[in-house]
Order: sequence, then structure tokens, then C-alpha cells
Amino acid sequence: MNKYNSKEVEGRIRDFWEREKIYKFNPKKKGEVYSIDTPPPYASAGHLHVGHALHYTQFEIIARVRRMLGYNVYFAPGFDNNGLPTEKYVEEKLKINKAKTNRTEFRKLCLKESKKIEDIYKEKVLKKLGHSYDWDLLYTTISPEAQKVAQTSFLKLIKKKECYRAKEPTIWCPYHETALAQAEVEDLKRTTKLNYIEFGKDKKILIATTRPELLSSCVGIFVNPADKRHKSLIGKQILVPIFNYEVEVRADEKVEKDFGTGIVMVCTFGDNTDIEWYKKYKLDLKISVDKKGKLNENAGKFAGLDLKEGRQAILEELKKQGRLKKQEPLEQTVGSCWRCGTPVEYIVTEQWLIHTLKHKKKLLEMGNKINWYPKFMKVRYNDWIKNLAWDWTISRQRYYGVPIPVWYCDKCGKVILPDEKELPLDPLQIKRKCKCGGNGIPEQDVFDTWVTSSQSPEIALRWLEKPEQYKKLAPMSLRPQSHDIIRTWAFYTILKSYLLFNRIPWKDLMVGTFILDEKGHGMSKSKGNAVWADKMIEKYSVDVFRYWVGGASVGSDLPFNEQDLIAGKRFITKLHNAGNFVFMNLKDYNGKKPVLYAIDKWMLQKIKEISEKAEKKYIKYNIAGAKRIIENFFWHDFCDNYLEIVKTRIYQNKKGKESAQYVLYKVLLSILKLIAPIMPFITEEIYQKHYRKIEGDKSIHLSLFEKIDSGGELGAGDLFVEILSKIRQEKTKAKKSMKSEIVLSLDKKDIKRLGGMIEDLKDVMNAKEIKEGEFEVEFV
RNA sequence: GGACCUAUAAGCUAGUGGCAAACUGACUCGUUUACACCGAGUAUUCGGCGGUUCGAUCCCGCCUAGGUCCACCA
Repeated sequence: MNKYNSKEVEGRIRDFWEREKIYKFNPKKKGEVYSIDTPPPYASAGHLHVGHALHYTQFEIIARVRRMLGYNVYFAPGFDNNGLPTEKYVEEKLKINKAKTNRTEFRKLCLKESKKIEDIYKEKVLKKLGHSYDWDLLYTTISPEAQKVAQTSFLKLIKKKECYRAKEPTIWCPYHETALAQAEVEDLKRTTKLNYIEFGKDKKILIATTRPELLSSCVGIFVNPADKRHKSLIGKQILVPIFNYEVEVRADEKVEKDFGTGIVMVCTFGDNTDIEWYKKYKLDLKISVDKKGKLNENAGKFAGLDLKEGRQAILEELKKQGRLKKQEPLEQTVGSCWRCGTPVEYIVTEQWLIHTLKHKKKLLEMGNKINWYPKFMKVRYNDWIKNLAWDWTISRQRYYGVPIPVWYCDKCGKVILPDEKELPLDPLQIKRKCKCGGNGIPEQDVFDTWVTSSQSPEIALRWLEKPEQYKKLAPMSLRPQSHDIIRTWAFYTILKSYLLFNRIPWKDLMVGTFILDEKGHGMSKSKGNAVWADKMIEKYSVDVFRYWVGGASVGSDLPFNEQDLIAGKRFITKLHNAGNFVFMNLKDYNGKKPVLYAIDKWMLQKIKEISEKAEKKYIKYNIAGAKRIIENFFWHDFCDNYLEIVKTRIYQNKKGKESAQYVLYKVLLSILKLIAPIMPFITEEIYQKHYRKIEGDKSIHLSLFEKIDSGGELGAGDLFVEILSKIRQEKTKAKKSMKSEIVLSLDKKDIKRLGGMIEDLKDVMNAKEIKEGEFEVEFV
């Protein structure tokens, strides 16, 4: 028999889809629109590991399912070429220091490099995987259109007084020299030293600190009000060593009695609590750290040293003065920049911020209006909101990104805003006068990348270019994403949607499967445990790879196992062979609906029930559940049982052949359609070869799931299969062939129930005769 | 410190308040007019402890292990 050549077929089918623009979105098409807010991949790598490929394929399967359920699917691809990853990639690849290049030139290089990678992604990854995007709807996050979306909503939020500029303590990365958002801070475990330092002149006290380098920023001392040891200190003035000035001792419940000596020094700023107390007790502001992470003039003779050197120098000085009493190692976790791992500092700068803290309650309500798949992922969203301590800092002191479209008057200091009609713009390229006559100094900063990403629904649906379309299609149907960015992408998108439109951005949120390596650890390039998708596809085929994807349950972790791909290979061969068999026996089939035999009716009823069950699973984003049902039915009910049952009727040209032929045709078509979203190539191949002329749809992927009209019931057919299985057991026990001739004894009631199926039973098990009596298999 | 997820056969996964299941692997047998990338069959099992119940793998509590998120971090 002809073997299935997956590579040849997949290439040919892919060309066919592209030539015929099978997946083109037609706004005039009938049916409710189902829109997907696709995660745009970072354009900073040429290929995907199996985890990423699985993630993208998972919701691509959903797109196909919805098409076949009759929805008009809006499926726009995107690329994220905005922000730090691209900036970093270009620096590394071209080995250039952006500080030494001109900013405009550098941006051009970023665009050029990311475009190259986008093309690789498009041709070699996404199209290769058979993804059914409408490529005419492609967007990128740095495009003028996307910039316009980001800048326009920025202006709108300023008008709504939801966006403000403030001189605030900000989370700061000294390496990248930029402000960070709370979501960009990650935990870093390290061992450090806890230093016991003596404060005071007459009355001496011991304070334990891990940040002696901030001594010159000390603006207060705190003890716990319930701590009897230090009660007498409250209200006293205490001398700060080396820098020789006095600060007041105050009491606050947040001080832990058991940590160190139970006495804390507050610096502006060492950590979150410092900021809290600074605000709560209106403490002085004494900044000792500059934007590069170096000590400034407030640190006196230590100015110019970086934090590490400063710490050493100050500790030595304290030692000399006999003020360093003790040092002990301490395991601590510090906040650090998610990109470079440098511990963050807190400095006061002027930044643009968006209100989040005052909307906590509303944001929780928004989260409740969205259907989360799986449900427990909402907990993460809720926890994040409850724990938020900062408004969202949206300005970044970076080179590459969407410019913040404002100027500051050099005379009156006012913020000069452009008109929405002028957007997108780069204030560095445009001169602007203030109303007072002063000159506008352009803003240098760019937006946090999430400012753009959080508006992927607006960008994908062309909010500003096609307002009518946007109005009709928003909110979107589905946001698919991974769980690690719930606190960023999901959160910021919901926030923006609330602030701008006062509604949810999408109805459903599906968290994809998280892939682990074979040992159960997260997969990544940096860990060196990544399995590359293109290699797996090369070794097996796209359909096989997608078969594996189809088996992953949404929202849970799954270790990668190559064994699973072998199962997919077998399935495809089986499907190919079953197709061959069916159409080999359908040459004289006339297509008319004949009078159906009982067992054929049973088969129709069975596929009807299977279709309904599988569709329900698909709708609930349970791809693995649907796949299991379909696969099980195809392999066992259809191939192992039904094909065997009707073989004799067909081979021997018996009466009822047309009935079997009709059912073979219909059931195989139903199965192909049900599994088509998961394995689009093999199903399209069989469809084009045998079904298209009769069915008429240009592609199986443009057809609807089969609606079977069976009118049958299952009872007798199930009994048939049960008896079949019992006879097979007897034959195996007796070590006889399945074709060995037998005489079968059956219960009178069962014979009556089987009715017209008796003849088929005799055929499939090669029973010479069937007698009434207790169940028995006699060999002749 | 808090929260969440997971724990089922050798491996990977379904599933249900009442005979525990598919696939891979192992073993036995069969098959050549779709398929040896096949068919039939066999063996092995619900992390531990307690509770609710006539009955718990499933519900509840505790524990253990693995994973994840968050908070703290002077």
C-alpha cells in the first residue's frame, strides 16, 4: 500500500492554504465573530523550544475549532519588537554599545534586526506549524499604528486624570539606569552580612543593618512600641556615627523585636518599609545614591564610590572608630531587576505613573467578569492586586521604545501635550513652543513596553484605524497566555481596558500548558535543557507534533516526553490507512442514503454522541479531553470493531452493502473533521482527495463539524460489541485465530435483542451457526 | 510567613461518592483482501494518617514530597 509521506503532503497543503487564502478574515461572512488576542512573540530569537511551540499551537487549535463551529474567526498575528529584549538582542548581536551610537540610528538598527527575525518566525516557525493566522492582519508593537495606540491612550488617561507625573520614590535598576515597575522586580537570594553598629553619643545603642552604605541617608530610628527594652528611647535624639547628626527615635508596630537588636534605622531609601515610614512620619529626604548606583555628595568623603565600595569603606571607618561591634552572615532575598539581576535601589526621580492603587476594588470586579481557564488562575490575579504597593510607573529611561509624547516648558515648567491628531510622534524630532512663550524641552524617556502590550486588543482590532470594526468586535473573545505573566500582561490589559473603556478586554482567558523538561524542570535556553520544536518537526512531522500538543491539558504543567510523539506517528498512519480502506471500498458507492442496517444505525448514533461530547470539550478549551474521546472512538469503535463488522458484507457484495458504505463515508468524514483542528494536514489531504468534490467546501478547515441525523439508539449495538469482545476472549484463551470457525450459543433474550444484527455477528466472528442457550463458544 | 496546583500501573496521563482506565513498555497468542507503525488478550495501581459516610481514589482536615505565585527581607 502507498505510504504516507508527511513532508511532501505538509508542504503541498501549506502552499494550497496560502494560495487560496483559506484563513483570510472576511468581515461580511456570516456568523458571530470569535476574536483571539494573540500573544505576540518577542522578535529576539530565531526558533522556539517545544514549550513555546506548544503554547502557540494550543490556541491555534482553538481558532480552528471555532471556525468549524461556525464562528467568523478574527485571528491576527503579531510580533513584539518593542523594548528591552530587542534592545539587548541588537546590542549583543551587532556588538555595539548603544550609549555610543546615536539614538535614532540605534532605533533603526533595532527595527532592521527585528524584521529579519520576524520573517524567520513567520515562514519557518508559525506557517510551518500550520498556524491559521490571517497574515494580512499582522501587527508589530513598534509600528506607527501601535505607537499611536499607546500615545493616544496616554493622552486620554492624562485627560481622565488617571495618568500623572510625580517626583516619587521609584524602583530603580542602577545597571540599566531606568525606573522599573513592581512587576519587573524578581527575588534574588543571597548571603550578606548583618552589621551591628553603635549609634549615639552619651546614650549608646546598637543597630543591626545590612545596608551600612546608606548611613548618610539615615533619617530616623524605629523600635517596636511593645518592646520594653527600648521604651525609654522613644522620642530621644540619637547621633548617627561618622556623619555626626542626630535623628529621632520613633515607635512602629512593623518593627520586629526579634530581628537584630530590635532597633531599625530608616534610610531614604533602603527598602519598601523605608518608603512607607518616610511617607507616614513625614521624615526628611536624604538621598545618597545616584542613578548609576554610586554614592553622591551627601555621603561626604565617600562620594563617588559605588555601593559595594562604599559599604567597605564605611564599615572600615566604623571599625576604626570602634563602632562596628559584630558581624554575622544573613540569608536574605532582595528585589532585583528581572533582566540583569542587579539588586534594585529606590531613588526619587520624576516619572510618569498610572493610578492603580485606588482602583484595586474595581480591578477585582473586572477579574470576576472574565472566565478564567482554569479557574484557579484567577487567584493569582487577585493576589497580585491585593498585594500591589505602587502605582504603575510607565516611563523608562531607555533608548528603544515608544516615545512619551510630551515637552516641558523651559520658562514656566508646564507640561506641553500634543494633539491626538498629531500622533504618533517623537518629541525629540519636533520643536514645540509653550503658551507662555517658552521653549519646550522634549521628553527623552520612552514607555514601559507593557504600555503598548497592554493594548494588544486595541492594536489587533485596529482601534484607531477602523473604529467601526473595533466597536463591533470589542471586547475580544479570548486571551490566551501563560501563567507567568498574569501580573503583567493580563493585569495591565485589564487595567487599561477598565480605565479607558470601563469594561473587560476579553470574555475568556485561557492559561496554556507550561512545559517542563523530562526531569520536571522549567524549560529554557539559558538552562540548556530546551528541546527545539523545529528538530522534533523535522524528525517526525507537524501533525505528529500537534498531536502531542493536543494531548496537553490547559493550565497544568507537562513534562516533555518524546515517547508521546511516537504515539502520534502511529495515529496518523492508522488514519491514512483507514482512509485508504474506506475509499477502496467506496468505488461503487452512489452517495444516496439507503435503508440502514441496525448496526450501521448504531454506528451513526455513536458518532453523533461522540461529536457532541467532543465539541463540548473543545468549547471549554479542553483540547486533550476532546482528543481522547475522538481518538478512542476512531481507533477502537470505528477501526477495530465497525470496520471488521462490515468487511464481510462489503467484500462479499452482500445485501446491505450500500448501508455500510453510506455509514463508512459519513463516519470517517465526521472523524476527520473532529480531529482536523489538531492535525490539519493529514485531514486536509484525505478531504481533498476523496471528499471535496462531493462535499463542496474548498477546505476541510472551512467546513462545519458534521451534524449526524441517526435517529438510532445504542442498546443493541452495545450488546453486540459486548458479545464480540467475549467471543474474542474465548478465541484468545483457546489460542485460536480470530477467523477460526465456531458455533455460538447465546441467550434467547440476547438473540431477540440483536435482531437484524445476528447476520453481521456471524460474519465478523465466522460463526457457522448461532444456537439458543447459555453463552458458549465451540470450535469446529 | 501566606496562597495555589499536583500526587493514580514501570513511564506519561484520564476519571468517578458504589465493578478503577487509555496510551507507551513487558508478557502470551493470533494475523497476510486498510494497517507489523496490525489485531486479541494477560499482569501490576489510586502518596501517608485521620474524619464524614452503609460505602472514599473522589468530599473534609492534617502530614509528606514536587512545582508555582506572592509577602517579608532593618
